[in-house]
Amino acid sequence: MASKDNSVNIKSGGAKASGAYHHGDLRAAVIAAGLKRLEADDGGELGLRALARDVGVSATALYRHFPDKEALLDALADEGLRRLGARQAQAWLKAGGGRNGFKATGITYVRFAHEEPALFRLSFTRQMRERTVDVDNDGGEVAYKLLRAGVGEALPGVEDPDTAALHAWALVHGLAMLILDRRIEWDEEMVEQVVGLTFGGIC
Amino acid sequence: MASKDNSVNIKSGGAKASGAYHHGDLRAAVIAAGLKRLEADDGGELGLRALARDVGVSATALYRHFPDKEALLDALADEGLRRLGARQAQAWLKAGGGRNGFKATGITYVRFAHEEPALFRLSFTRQMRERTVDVDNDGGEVAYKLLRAGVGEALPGVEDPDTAALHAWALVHGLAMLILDRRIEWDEEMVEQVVGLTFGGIC
DNA sequence: CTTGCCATGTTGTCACTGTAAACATTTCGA
DNA sequence: TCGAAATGTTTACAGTGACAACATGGCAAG
Repeated sequence: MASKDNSVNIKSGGAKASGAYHHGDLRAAVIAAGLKRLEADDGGELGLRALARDVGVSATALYRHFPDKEALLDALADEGLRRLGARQAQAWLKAGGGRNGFKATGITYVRFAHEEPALFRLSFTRQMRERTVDVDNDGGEVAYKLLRAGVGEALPGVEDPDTAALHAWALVHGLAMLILDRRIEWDEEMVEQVVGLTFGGIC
Repeated sequence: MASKDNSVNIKSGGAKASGAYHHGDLRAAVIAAGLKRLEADDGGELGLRALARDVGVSATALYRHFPDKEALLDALADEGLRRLGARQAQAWLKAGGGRNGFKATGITYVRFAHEEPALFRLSFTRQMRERTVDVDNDGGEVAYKLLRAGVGEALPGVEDPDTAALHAWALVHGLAMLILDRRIEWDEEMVEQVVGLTFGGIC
């Protein structure tokens, strides 16, 4: 059986072909529209009706593709994690792996949260309800594997790699969250310093 | 001028004196009821009507004491921060200050998040809008001062205390958040280990 | 004590939300 | 070709935060 493609396919313009009753790929279009709204991040809630209007479809049409609003948000969250993972992988490569790459990975994490606040928050603040997850394609799972592998390669001699990985993750995640909630202000240099303290050194 | 008492005063039973038109101290009662609901943490939203019913008052009565729902949530959030700060101070003292006290402070932070998930999340996830804050009484401000002082006393020889403080805060905050969102499971021993890595050692 | 002001609480209502049910249209396989 | 399945629409309903108009009772001035 063909595994259901869960990733977003931003294909056509989005609006359905002017008067057509059926849309073509509503699910993808809705997710794309949702992401756009999250990028705009007016701070307000993400309502079904507004989303449906963006896509040019009636509100209840969304229920043909998602059991409820939560499921829709889950899909958006998942896409968020996938993007985060992609950017991190990219940063890792660009820095040439190793300790530098690991640090870049961490900084990218925080920067992502700062640049896409609503998406980042949505992605993580979502109470992981049991969705039958295709483990190989789950954004969160991918990101963690990357992290764990990074620890292995960047800090080869560390005594407890799992603890170290958790430490690193918690650090960047906390930094990201504190910035999102405006407990502390975004400051690239500061982030580099704080992250470097753990990711660069041994710890 | 008398500074307005912003803290919660859980005095009487809560329900207004059986048939009395006026309540006595509705504001405090509402906050107390709100905290109770957050402790129960059914996961659902905190609605004005439910809250009003708990206190035995009509929904719109709340608007005599809070400009809008956000303000009410702000008050709850503030109380949450105050409680967190109190517990941390207590832990600090119990551990006799110093490096041990500092570590205890950090663990208490994470434990608090685990024990009062809804309250913790509410307290931090709230977009710090400009409320004219009585700085000396603001929960968050108090907590940060405590942290900053802790770094000073626990790690006297550290090169950049501000960065170290941020590091410590981000670490425990990230740990707390990841646990709340079920990215990682609560595990007292694990927390001690991870926190100890930074708070105990130098870093 | 009386009177009237004003803080506080209530009722009614509005726009908006997620979502369910019934109906319409299109696509696609037998 | 034809009917079933997939997809979209309309209508409706209960619940939400919020506002305006009205009711009540405590309290201070006369």
